[in-house]
Amino acid sequence: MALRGPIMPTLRVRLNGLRDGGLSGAKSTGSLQVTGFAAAVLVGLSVIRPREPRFMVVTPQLLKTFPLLSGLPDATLAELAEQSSVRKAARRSIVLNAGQNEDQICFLFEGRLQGVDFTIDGREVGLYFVEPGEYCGELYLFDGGTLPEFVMALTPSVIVSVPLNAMQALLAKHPELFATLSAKVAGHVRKMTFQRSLLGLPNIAQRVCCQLWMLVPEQDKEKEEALIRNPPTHMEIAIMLNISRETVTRVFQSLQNRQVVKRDGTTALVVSKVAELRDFAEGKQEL
Amino acid sequence: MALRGPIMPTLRVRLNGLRDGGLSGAKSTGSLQVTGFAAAVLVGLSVIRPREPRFMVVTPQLLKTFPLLSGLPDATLAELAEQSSVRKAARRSIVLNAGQNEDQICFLFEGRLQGVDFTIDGREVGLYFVEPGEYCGELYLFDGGTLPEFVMALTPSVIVSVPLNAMQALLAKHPELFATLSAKVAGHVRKMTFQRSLLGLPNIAQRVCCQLWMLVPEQDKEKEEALIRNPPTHMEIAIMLNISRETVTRVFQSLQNRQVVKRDGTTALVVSKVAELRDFAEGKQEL
DNA sequence: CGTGGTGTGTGACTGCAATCACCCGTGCTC
DNA sequence: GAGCACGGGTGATTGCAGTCACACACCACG
Repeated sequence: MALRGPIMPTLRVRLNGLRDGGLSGAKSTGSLQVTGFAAAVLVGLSVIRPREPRFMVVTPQLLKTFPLLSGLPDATLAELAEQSSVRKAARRSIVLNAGQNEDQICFLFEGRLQGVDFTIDGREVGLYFVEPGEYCGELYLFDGGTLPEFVMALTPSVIVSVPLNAMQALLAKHPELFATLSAKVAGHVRKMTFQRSLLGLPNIAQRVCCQLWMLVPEQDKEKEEALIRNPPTHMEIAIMLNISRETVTRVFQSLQNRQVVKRDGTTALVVSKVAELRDFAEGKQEL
Repeated sequence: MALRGPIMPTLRVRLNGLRDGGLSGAKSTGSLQVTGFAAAVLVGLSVIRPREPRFMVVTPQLLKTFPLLSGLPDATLAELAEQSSVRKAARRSIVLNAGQNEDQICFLFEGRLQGVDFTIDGREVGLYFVEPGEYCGELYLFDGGTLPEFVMALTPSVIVSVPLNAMQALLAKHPELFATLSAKVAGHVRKMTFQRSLLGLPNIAQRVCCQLWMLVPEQDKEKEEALIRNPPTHMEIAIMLNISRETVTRVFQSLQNRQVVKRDGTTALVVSKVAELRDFAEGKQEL
């Protein structure tokens, strides 16, 4: 793609920050709060030095928490675990680089990642979110090409990196995994197609509601109330939807006034009226 | 995807037509003009009744014109050819339906196809173009799911349909094809990512130029002048870029005034100054 | 030949979201 | 505890592209 813009040599800080005047540098450390389920399984990790995440060891139990790997025999998992590593990614840190031959597949254990691209003129574009249990960086396995986008940690995240060659060896031994991987890519195509169709919506509020709706965990969609953990910031939603941060804020204000959503601390968002959010998303109700 | 809008029961006519007042119905027949290279190879087809395209027979030579299949042994091709069919698709006709289990993979021999989706409120969204030699509808092979989008013929097109089960049998016999197929899907993901990044461009003229640039045949990109055969209409470009048809027209006017492009009859567009178009696309020059 | 459909060209108007500029609160870090 | 970066909140302004309403050229076709 001759047209692809210059690859950002360093992490571009969200434009919001720039505009408001601060020349910010992403902090490279940061305490990581792991909650609930995640905390329970993390016990399976041998944390040698709590403040030095790189020293954490991958256990087979940890790998087993990922749907893609959960069906594998223990011996295989143990082998895979030996070659893998866990790392904590600070907020805003780049997890995978575009254009380079990244040598790993990243399984997200806790937190949230975002695939981002940049336009020719340097604007950030949001492509997709990665939720805990999912993985990214697998495109290489399909055509040996480079990742077309960056993957960035939106919140402090725990990531299990499996080297590509280990993954290829695994695939050779367990070709049945190919089916799952293929399905994942197919799913990705569907997701992107849907995301693209969102951008066609002329009603901006509806666009935001759709995106929000997609962030509601599957098992909560039928419930009255839902919890979105580690929600993206307004800016991060904005770049997904091709709108400005301020516009996202105004839509959220409107939703909060109607008590459809409310904030729960900094790390969670409560959707108090799930059904109403869905109606907004589907255009059955105007915001 | 609970959010996906109601699947259009009938072909939605481009909004442009609706807006301007005409309640148009797509003509179901229409003479098909096949030019140059295409005409030469078409001789390989046994056309039984010229005006009844369904009676055309697929020959192995025809299949061989598609890169995906060109490496296969003649016997295999002959077998595949027997199960396949050629059809002519009229302008605007739906080639593949979203949401259904389409039972075929479509190889485009001549013409141009477009993947389109619809927003919840019924607006058309353009996803990608299919050029001669390419194919579409292969997503089913990866996860057995349905196509997320419609595929529509933009110009009268010649399409070779290979049944999915024939394709699956072929893959079983020639697993090396999987690599090519995988690469194709990976390429599709890259293409969609790039297309998405286009939408992030704040400068609309640049967006149009980028799209135009992508329509320039690969082998012409270094030349001074290039020919785009069967170019999409302004409306079809508009839905790819999330802008209005009128805006596309205005950009084209501007390009024509600068003699960067000119129209060549109804079925071709000449890019007289390829380099200048590229500069506009890359933002090196303002339109 | 007229007719209808389609694609394109163009001016006038307008509305909506981007932009700008600023504020505040919070939580991290030193 | 001070300082500061960041995320979020908000009003005023503006400009740009969407929309609407036509006009026209072209082609297929009876």
